[in-house]
Amino acid sequence: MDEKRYVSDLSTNEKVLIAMVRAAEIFKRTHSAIFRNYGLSFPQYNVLRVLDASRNGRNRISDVSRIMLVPGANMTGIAKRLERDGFLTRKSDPKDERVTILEITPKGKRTLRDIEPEKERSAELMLEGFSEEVRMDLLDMLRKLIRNNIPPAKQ
Amino acid sequence: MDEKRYVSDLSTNEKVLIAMVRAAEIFKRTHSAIFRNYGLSFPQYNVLRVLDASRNGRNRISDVSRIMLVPGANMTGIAKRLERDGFLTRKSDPKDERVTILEITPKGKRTLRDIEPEKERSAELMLEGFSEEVRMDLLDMLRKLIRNNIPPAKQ
DNA sequence: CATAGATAGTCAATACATTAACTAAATCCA
DNA sequence: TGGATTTAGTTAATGTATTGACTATCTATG
Repeated sequence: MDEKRYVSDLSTNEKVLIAMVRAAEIFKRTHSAIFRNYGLSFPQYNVLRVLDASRNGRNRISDVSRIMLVPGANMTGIAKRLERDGFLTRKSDPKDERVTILEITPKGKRTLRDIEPEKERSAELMLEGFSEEVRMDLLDMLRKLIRNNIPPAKQ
Repeated sequence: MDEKRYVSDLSTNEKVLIAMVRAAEIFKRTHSAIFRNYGLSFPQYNVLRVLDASRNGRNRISDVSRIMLVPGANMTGIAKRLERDGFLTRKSDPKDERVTILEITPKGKRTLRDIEPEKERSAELMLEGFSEEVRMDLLDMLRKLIRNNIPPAKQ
């Protein structure tokens, strides 16, 4: 024990929260590695997912950032890079000139389809050894925790 | 239902993992807001915590990044900003000229002490409504998930 | 109708994350 | 011993996160 140069001394609360951050980071890293093979980053992939699940594959930039809990200022750059790489188009809404509408392209949709199976396999692997019941328990706990802490709307 | 412009269609696995990322991000945001009042970012705070828990308040830059699971290239900038702001010192190890030793300063220690109670209160609030037993369950699940997915050592 | 205030988006500044390339020092070993 | 390899750390390039300031447009209200 004399050799020990780093001693952890954390409350249970802190242990739980740090473990959560670790687990989330591992997930993000693993999936980022998958997305990278298709030319997408983690947030870029999520923007496409939101658009793909939106009516006509279209949505306002502000709604996308609201859904993703990402500050609006962030979305400008993310959307521009996605447009540059042909995954979506940006045009302003004629009905409200302030609004920018993002629309996923066929290339964007195709890329999502290509990624899907590998992503599912990876998610399954991460939760290997957890029964369906335990997964639901975990989901319930996390959702309760999220409800407990509704994020302050930043915009 | 006709109004719905965004429809979620996720597997249980994905729901669990996305909820985990959400929860982790909420935690990071909340604590970042606390640290910011003391002039520290989230990773900066964690570097100081590691040093404070290290023998003589000192450690190699590479060991800190290993403990924090942060790529070494990142630590250079984080450590420089912490040095610039007086929270730690950097000097090279005379025994091995390749090595940079970080040491927390009195200001750094004092700042950690000042942050502590507010941080604990906030962590307690996040987990409000979870019994001690449930907290331990959650911790066990997260740790199992982390063990399941040992991150590939990047350096 | 005119203007105050709200809303959508962008830009700039700073910090962090990640990969790759690079330097310098230490170590291995034929 | 001297060159190949490994190790520690930095630098550079690109993308992301966040705050604050700013522009343009829309909306509400007197």
